[in-house]
Amino acid sequence: MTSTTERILDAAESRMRTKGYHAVSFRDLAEDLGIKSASVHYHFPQKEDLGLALVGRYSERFFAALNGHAAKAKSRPEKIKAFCKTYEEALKSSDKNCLCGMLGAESRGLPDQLRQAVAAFFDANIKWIWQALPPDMEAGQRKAAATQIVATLQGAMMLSISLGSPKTFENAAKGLITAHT
Amino acid sequence: MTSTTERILDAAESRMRTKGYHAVSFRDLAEDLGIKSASVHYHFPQKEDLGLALVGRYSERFFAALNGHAAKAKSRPEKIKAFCKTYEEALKSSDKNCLCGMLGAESRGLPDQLRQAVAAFFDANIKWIWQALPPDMEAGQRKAAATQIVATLQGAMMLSISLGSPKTFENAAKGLITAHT
DNA sequence: GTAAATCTATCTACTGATAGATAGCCATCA
DNA sequence: TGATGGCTATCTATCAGTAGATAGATTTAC
Repeated sequence: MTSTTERILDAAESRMRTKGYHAVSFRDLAEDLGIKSASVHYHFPQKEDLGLALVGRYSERFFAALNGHAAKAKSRPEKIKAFCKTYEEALKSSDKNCLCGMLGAESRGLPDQLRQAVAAFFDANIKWIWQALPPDMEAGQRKAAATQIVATLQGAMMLSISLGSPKTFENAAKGLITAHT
Repeated sequence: MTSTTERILDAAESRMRTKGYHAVSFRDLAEDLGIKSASVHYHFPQKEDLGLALVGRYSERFFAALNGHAAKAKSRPEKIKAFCKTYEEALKSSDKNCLCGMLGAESRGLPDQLRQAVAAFFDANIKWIWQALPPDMEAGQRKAAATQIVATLQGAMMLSISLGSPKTFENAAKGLITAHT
């Protein structure tokens, strides 16, 4: 049995990954659960509280999945493949954009703490893939390569959703794997 | 002297590229111009009309700038460079995300015609860069490479805005140029 | 004087948020 | 045992503010 808090987060994640932060209301979520909007406020007093909980949960889940995939990956290309696979699963299991990709686009219109939490997700992404790149790489190039990988996957998710085509993600991502082989 | 219609589009573009479609209201735009919201409705009866005009104008301007940059570009790397430069200018001249990158993320929450207009922008982007790639490239690989370039630049803009760092865009984009040299 | 543009005033619907009542549960204590 | 009191979670009702949109009067420009 899942708690109401959890069910609110599920509904909010689904809606926000589809339409964005501002297009989701407490009443929407309440209706999804068959409760009243005041009850949603009981669990998350402010909308920002909900957003922060959402990003926290999403981030945890993402890195848990990522480290799961990477556990068996010994070689560098396999780690990059694990990274791409985590993104692909996030997209395909739900047919929705990355939560942080969505909130990152809306970034400037978000409450401060939420914006920072989203930025932290991206920093952690870049750091993870940076660590998987060859340590003997020139420093600037290594940082750039890590940034490029994250940018490509985020852009691929957005494009894929906008064009309504899962193939778009695959096309955009496949070059990342062959490039680092 | 710029027309009111033009000034409304300017204000709307600035706001939508910053906060997204749903976070911009007719009253916001009216205040920016020192007029009343009913007057904005005179020029754009429905919000979707405004969105469509915005994407149309943005798209025209983007491809005009792109073809301008590409005019002198004879070699393939130079065309790719021109493509990246157009994106970079869109970001840096305004410190804002790509209008279609923003709307593409919110895609599922947009009126039908607007969503299609945004998708058309991306299709045209992919087609443009596809034409700049070597014709003797394997078909699937060529399409994939074109998609990857657009995805990377779109992701780079979003990341750059979210992290508040112009360097992020440069890092993500520089690999595209060296890869196709 | 006509046409384009802007205004005032207003509508209904929805927003995030709050106050205060109510119901169920569970531990403590007489 | 069973009544008491507190805690959690939900409810009803409501608030002020804002959303997109419209009708109709008024102003401005040619």
